Amino acid sequence: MPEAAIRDRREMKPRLHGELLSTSLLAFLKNWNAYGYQLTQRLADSGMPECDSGTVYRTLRQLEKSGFVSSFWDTSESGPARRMYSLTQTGDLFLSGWITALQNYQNVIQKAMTDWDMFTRGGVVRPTEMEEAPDA
Amino acid sequence: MPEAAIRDRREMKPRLHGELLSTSLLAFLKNWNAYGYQLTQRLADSGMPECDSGTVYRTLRQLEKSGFVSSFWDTSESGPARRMYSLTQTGDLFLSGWITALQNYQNVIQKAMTDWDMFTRGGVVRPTEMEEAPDA
DNA sequence: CGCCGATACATGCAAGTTACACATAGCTGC
DNA sequence: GCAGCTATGTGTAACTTGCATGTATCGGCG
Repeated sequence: MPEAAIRDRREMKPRLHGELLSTSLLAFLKNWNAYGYQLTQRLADSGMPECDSGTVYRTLRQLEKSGFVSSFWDTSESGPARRMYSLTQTGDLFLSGWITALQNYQNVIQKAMTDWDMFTRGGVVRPTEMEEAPDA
Repeated sequence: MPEAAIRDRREMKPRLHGELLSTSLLAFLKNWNAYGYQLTQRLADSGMPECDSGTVYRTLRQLEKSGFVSSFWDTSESGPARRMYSLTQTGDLFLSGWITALQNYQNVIQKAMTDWDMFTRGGVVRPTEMEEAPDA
């Protein structure tokens, strides 16, 4: 079953997707106007999970459709034309929302991993105690 | 164009997807054995971005296929049978990897938003200075 | 008993997303 | 001309997801 093997490999390795990728791009554009090729390399250099450049271009177009970034063709430099992107106000708002959500996300994860209880019951019960006494 | 409107709404609101969802589930299972219905509610109660229960069930089956969790039918309690999940060693490892990746992710995002440069050049340049002097 | 609602898991489908390969084009050096 | 880098984009098959719906178990209630 070569199919399963492929999926396993994908699951095995963190990759940069969807909203995580969108947020990255918006963050890079926060104080900086840039074009796709640049952003792709930036991502790669940041130690971020890998990401296909085609996906970056498509994501940028999407973000533009959603109104989070705007772009224009830059022909001022030599070489192929570049599509320069910049963050819009809407994009800035969206970015803030996601940063907050991610911070909350990390809190929950951390809490779940250290002291998972206490938001279902009132008291504090250690995981080890739980395993000794499943339902006392 | 009703199509675009739908996408816009989806993009507007953070939702819990893919690897973010997987990581959440694994984290909840770190010190705790649980079944799908339980995990779904836990997610909802945590202030996490919304998430469909069908997606949770499917994700859990996926995680099992990948070897990150294992499950068995629990018929000890009254009511419909429950599929009890627990974290495997492989899953624990994968979880650690993703936690690290997410921490790195946040660092990069934060850095990008405050002082984005200095990993392309050597010096420190403020974004404002950049806009004044594009390529001095 | 029949019926309802809550619990618990699962799937069908249409819409959307992604990795990989490939296509296009401008410019530089030779 | 042509090889190689820069820069953007697309075709396609595989995959994921939200929503609606389906199945089944159990407890309560008249």
